[in-house]
Amino acid sequence: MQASVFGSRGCPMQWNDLTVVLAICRAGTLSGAARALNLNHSTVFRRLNAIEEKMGVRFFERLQQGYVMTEAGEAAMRAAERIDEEVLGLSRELVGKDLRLQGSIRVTAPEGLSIHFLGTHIGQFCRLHPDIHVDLVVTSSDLRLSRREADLAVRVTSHPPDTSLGRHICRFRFCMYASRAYLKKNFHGKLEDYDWLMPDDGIDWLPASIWRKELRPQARVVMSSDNTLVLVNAAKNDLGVIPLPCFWGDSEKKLVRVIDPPDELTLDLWLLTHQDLRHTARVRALMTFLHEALQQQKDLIEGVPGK
Amino acid sequence: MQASVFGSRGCPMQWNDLTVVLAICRAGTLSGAARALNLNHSTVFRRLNAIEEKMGVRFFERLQQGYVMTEAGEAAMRAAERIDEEVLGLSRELVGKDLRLQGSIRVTAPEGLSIHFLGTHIGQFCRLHPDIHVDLVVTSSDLRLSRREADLAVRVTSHPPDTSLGRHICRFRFCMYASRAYLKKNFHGKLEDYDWLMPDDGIDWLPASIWRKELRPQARVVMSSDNTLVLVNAAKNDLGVIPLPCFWGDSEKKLVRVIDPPDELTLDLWLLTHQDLRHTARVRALMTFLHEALQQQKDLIEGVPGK
DNA sequence: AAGCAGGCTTGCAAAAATGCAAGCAAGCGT
DNA sequence: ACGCTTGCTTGCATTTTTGCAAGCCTGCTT
Repeated sequence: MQASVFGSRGCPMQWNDLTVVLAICRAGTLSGAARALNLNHSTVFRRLNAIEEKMGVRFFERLQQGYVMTEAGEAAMRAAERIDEEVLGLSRELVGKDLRLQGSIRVTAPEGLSIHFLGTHIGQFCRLHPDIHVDLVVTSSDLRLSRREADLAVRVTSHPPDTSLGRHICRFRFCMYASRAYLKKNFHGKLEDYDWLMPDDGIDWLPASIWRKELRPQARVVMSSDNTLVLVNAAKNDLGVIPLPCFWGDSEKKLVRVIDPPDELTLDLWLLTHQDLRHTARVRALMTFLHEALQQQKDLIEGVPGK
Repeated sequence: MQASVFGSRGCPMQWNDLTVVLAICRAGTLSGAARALNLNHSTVFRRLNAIEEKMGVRFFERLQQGYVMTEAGEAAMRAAERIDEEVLGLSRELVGKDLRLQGSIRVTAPEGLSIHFLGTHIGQFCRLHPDIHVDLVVTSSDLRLSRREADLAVRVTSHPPDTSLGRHICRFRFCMYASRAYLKKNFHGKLEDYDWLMPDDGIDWLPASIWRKELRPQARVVMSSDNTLVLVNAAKNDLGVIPLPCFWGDSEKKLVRVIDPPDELTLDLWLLTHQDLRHTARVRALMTFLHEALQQQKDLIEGVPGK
């Protein structure tokens, strides 16, 4: 015999409610949370209000500066983050055991490598494996493999993260490039006396960014951009000197090296995945494919003369 | 620049999906899971298939004996149980800090106490606090306070769980009762020679259940039921001897004690809640109210003569 | 063998959730 | 002051989810 007196209002917490609360905690705005969740912001607005109504708890104060967590909101965020870790761990575990050559893979790579090599190679791979879908995210930021923001990363670094499983491809060299006409008209004894076409911080050339910061007080930067193609065209039009990876600069017929590639601007090219995904058939297959394809570009990427 | 090659199929795991998988793991059938989740079974059927399709993972084999977990299903269950604990902990934390005299409370109590006292007392409490909703679950099984199956429990026991916060009300005594006519016509020297009206295992008289099991080989049980009122009416109609709590037996005009209340059938009456809810205003208010109300019935519950 | 109970799968209607679009408010830049 | 951008709240149409009901299957009891 089960009786109810004056109805029953207590109902179990919906686990999905916590993803909404967590997204708002992280973003601080409804719109930001909506973008993170890939939902319409009116949906987030309604769901938050429904959640707070249902649970009789106020997770956020609505202030001028945005949605500010209450104490309850902070407690919910802590719990939700632990749950997030659990769910991600399970996700990796499930995908990590998948022996089928089907499903989706998310790949992250820098701009230059994506433009020159990866677009083509991934297209070829997908033609070989029609049941595999590859999402190529071109970005300079390091998407986290642990959070499954990416399943496979092409990285330019000398120190791959310990938690990753990596395959080294080759050395990765940078040099300074300019047009012959610019060099003929503007010969200087010192590098920092040239007109420099420098990437914004958003660009993923770590050594070039460091170099720019060290020379900034003396170097004359005539142009900055977050788009490397813009800078390359400026260099081709005799506007100055641009730092580029060798595979890119050496491929441009209108640009020549200003100096030999300096050793201190040399890094390494790696393929990385998460340890948990090392047995996932589709990740292994793509990793092997890309490793072979990129090694065939080894001389170009390493800036070996004659290429 | 964010690019997609051949579309994107990977989407984040819905946390609620895991509650469905967990419920099926625990129940072993779709119908059982549906009952646990308070959903229609066709909904569970469709959601499981949608989940498996979306994630490309098989959590269950469909066998004759029901839905049997795969390896992936077991991994999901382990993760889901850890998440369940997190969510329950958060739930208790949120409710535990609620200082308002509104919201819902779930109370669990045995049948006899519910019929004689709690229905009336809870009604009075709710009239005092119109914003509080009380759900009275009448059951002999020990609903778990930790799982928020109940927020407040009225328990007959000598050993309350250590994890609870308890308030002792009084002693709780049992005795044997029969009609005068039955005793006049059926006087025996030994208790086990009477005709016994015994509760099923489903009834919540722990000492009476123990006593029945110890005497079963010798005692003649002429009637069993999972409904105590049925047994009481049989006793009133001169059919035999029935073990009852004193407050119940002494309240029946047609029944008298067969013997004095034996000390070995004496337990204690407690009010219990979870440690985490000790500051919850509505739980504290109801606990105080019921404690006072039940203490006014102290002599009756303890079987003090004259009552 | 027939009937019953429990569990499942499927079609359709109803309910709930979501996206689209409009409007409002606040802050910033010209 | 005006225009633009960002973020919010709200109404309505559309989409998705859920419950109801029917039908099928299996195992158990009489």
